[in-house]
Amino acid sequence: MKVSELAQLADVTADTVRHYTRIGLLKPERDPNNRYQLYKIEDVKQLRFIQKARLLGFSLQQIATIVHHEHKGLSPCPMVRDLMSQHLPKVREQIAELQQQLQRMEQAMTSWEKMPDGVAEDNSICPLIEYWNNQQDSRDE
Amino acid sequence: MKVSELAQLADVTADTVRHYTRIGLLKPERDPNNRYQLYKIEDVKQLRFIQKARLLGFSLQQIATIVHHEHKGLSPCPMVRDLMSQHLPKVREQIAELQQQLQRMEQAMTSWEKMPDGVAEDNSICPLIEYWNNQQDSRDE
DNA sequence: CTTGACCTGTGTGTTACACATAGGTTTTAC
DNA sequence: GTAAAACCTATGTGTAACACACAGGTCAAG
Repeated sequence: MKVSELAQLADVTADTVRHYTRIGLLKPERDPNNRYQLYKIEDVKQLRFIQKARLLGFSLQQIATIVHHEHKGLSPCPMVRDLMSQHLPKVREQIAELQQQLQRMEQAMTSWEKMPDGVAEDNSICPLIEYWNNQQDSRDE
Repeated sequence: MKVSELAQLADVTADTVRHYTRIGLLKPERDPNNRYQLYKIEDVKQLRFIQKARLLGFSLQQIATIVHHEHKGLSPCPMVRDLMSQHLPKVREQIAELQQQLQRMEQAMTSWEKMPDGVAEDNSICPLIEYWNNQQDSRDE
């Protein structure tokens, strides 16, 4: 089947299919007539697998490694557990960082309510940003 | 002053200074002898401003726009308020997405505790991922 | 057989830098 | 004074996961 047919079956865009093909996660044949990529039924499964793994936070490169292990007959499962437990704290950290930033933003918005707009008078660029001081962040770094 | 001197004064890497210079956020002179970038004292302030704005979630392009407005004598403040209020919900959404993903990951890890590793038997790639089903996500999409 | 709709592969853009490279400059040792 | 070492520079490229633009090929209708 062709790119967009596969894409439709797995509910992704054709660009996604092309991208995965480019990085080697899908290995279609080539139509000798027109050089189109030709995919098989198994590729639908592979594509769905990729989507599931992505939902679990695996990167495309990690997925490639997992698939590669499997193709060599090795069980990828231990690695999968490992990758996941390594990745979990990073996600927690990302959330924490974003929450800190959200706090900064909300605090700034609140304090700005009392401030007038001001043309940058002399040697300031934007007084809102310039005179906003973040007490939180000076602590933890 | 030279790249790394400016970098040190504003507590960023020299690469960051070069990056900002490349995209036009800093406009140093050129030393006619050796073509080195030469920065002024104001650039320290500009650089610190950028860092503050980044902490508040502004992208470099938005910062460039803000600075540009100011250089034309216009007050960037209304735009700053506007950009911020547009960006706030996006950050909240990012946090929500990450939290959903964290939930998926934790749930998967838990359910995997009872599952054995398994070589991909026949036509499966990694049973852990493959037989993990996400009930949550099928609902909200 | 030609028009138009649709499809294809490939190149490039996105973000905010980090890194590699080749080369220039300055300091130090002698 | 000079040569090696240490340091600095500008620029090109890489990162993640695609989206988009582009020029051209393919296919069905007429």
